[in-house]
Amino acid sequence: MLDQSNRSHPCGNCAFYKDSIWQPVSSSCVSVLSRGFLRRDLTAGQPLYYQDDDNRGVFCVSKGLIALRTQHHDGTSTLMRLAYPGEIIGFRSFLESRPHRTEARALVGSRVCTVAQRDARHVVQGNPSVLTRLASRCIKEIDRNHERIIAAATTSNKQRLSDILLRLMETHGERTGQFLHMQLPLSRSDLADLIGVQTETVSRLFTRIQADGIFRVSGREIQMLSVPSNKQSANM
Amino acid sequence: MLDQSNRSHPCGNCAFYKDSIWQPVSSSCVSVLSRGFLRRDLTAGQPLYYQDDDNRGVFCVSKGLIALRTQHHDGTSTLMRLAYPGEIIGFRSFLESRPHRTEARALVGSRVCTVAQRDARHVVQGNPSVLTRLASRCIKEIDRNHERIIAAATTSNKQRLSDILLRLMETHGERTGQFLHMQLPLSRSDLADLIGVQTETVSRLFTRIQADGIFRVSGREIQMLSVPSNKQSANM
DNA sequence: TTTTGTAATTGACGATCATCAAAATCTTGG
DNA sequence: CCAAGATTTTGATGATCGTCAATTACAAAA
Repeated sequence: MLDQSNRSHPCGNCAFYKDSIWQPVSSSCVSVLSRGFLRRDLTAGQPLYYQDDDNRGVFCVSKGLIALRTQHHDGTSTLMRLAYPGEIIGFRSFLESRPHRTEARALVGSRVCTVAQRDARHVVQGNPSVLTRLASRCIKEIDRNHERIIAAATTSNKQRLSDILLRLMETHGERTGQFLHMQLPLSRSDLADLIGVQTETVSRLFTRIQADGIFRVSGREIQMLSVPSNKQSANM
Repeated sequence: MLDQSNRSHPCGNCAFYKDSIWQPVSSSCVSVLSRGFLRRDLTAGQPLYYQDDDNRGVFCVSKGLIALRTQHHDGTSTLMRLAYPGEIIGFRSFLESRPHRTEARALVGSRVCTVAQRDARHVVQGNPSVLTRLASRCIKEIDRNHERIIAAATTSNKQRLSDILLRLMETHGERTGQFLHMQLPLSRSDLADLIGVQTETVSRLFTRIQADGIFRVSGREIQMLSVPSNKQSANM
């Protein structure tokens, strides 16, 4: 079997060993997976694949943060998804054998794992359970999108921006006394694309969020009053 | 094999015969499918299943229009999806073996087809290709959601409402001279849930849409100037 | 360090939307 | 038919957002 221990796996926190889409597979396929296994480290800003690219691999985010973005005909673009460690990306392209519909780009130093496309297909052929787990990941993606649609329809832009900051703090924040702080991995423009407003509006939302006293914003440096095990979000 | 001819199939336009998730299956499974096959006719307003229900079947919309709605804790709800003929619903519940997360309700007289859950599972077990096609439907759902997210971020509420009317006219409109007309199958409240605004705003949007001269709105009676093979949408 | 280009903020103003209230319209049961 | 309830529309007002323009802050290169 593939290495199941956390420490010794070359990939770290990754769907190739934990909550894996590949495990368990028939033993005859383990060598195929091992042979096709690829690891890639990305620096902040580096692309993993571009829109309309044809490398139909399933990637798993091992570390860092990957942004999935679609460009529109009019030159604008929408940030469709932030992929956190443990999540897989590129499965649409793999399952449908079509070019990527989004561009994937690391927002911070990141690591992704993948299996060569030919080997991945071979394993899926012989292991229907892998397909079941891939479908399960699709459902997760549907759930994420549903939450986003509901949030867009029911909560204010200010609240949604706060929620994004909160989520990022959970994964990227560093504690200093009673504060959490981080370098915001997203530009104002990225945030605007994410919640569906203009960049100027994001600036003004930051001003208003700051006025509530929980966040302190200065450029990309964000501080948050850390009140563990307590709801941060209130009436916004 | 299952009946592949359009006319004689009990289900009409339906994923059980055309672009089917079940076809082709091994011949041994055909009798299972035939045995478990169910058809159900719904009157306007009639529910197919409720949120948190546990009937984990995959339904295919054969005729009509089904609304999928999730209720929130605060009593509000969001219309997550309009399911048109040929589309399948309930696959999330089926694939994940979990209760439905949305309520399904017919908006007009409708027909749905399904296969008894036990029989469906049996067929999926023995036919990985069915699972592949189910995954493909998941991807379609993801694509629909992505389009909705993009539309919410890039186009105006007025434009989105117009697009919804246009789509409904395509499937429910009846031609009279150079006009298409229909009974709008959605309430103002439904439309508001769909585009993420208040019902009063929908009323005012109708006023503004009407002013553009393409639509005529009177309660639920909608008329549209039919200009075939021409883009209706302009700068909104 | 200075320069230079990009990112972010601020200001002003018009457009759009939410909210609350009231009126009008439609629907349904008697 | 009428009456009662639900749906839809309209009005008024404050909040929020988009847009255009100008300014400030930041970062990379000379």
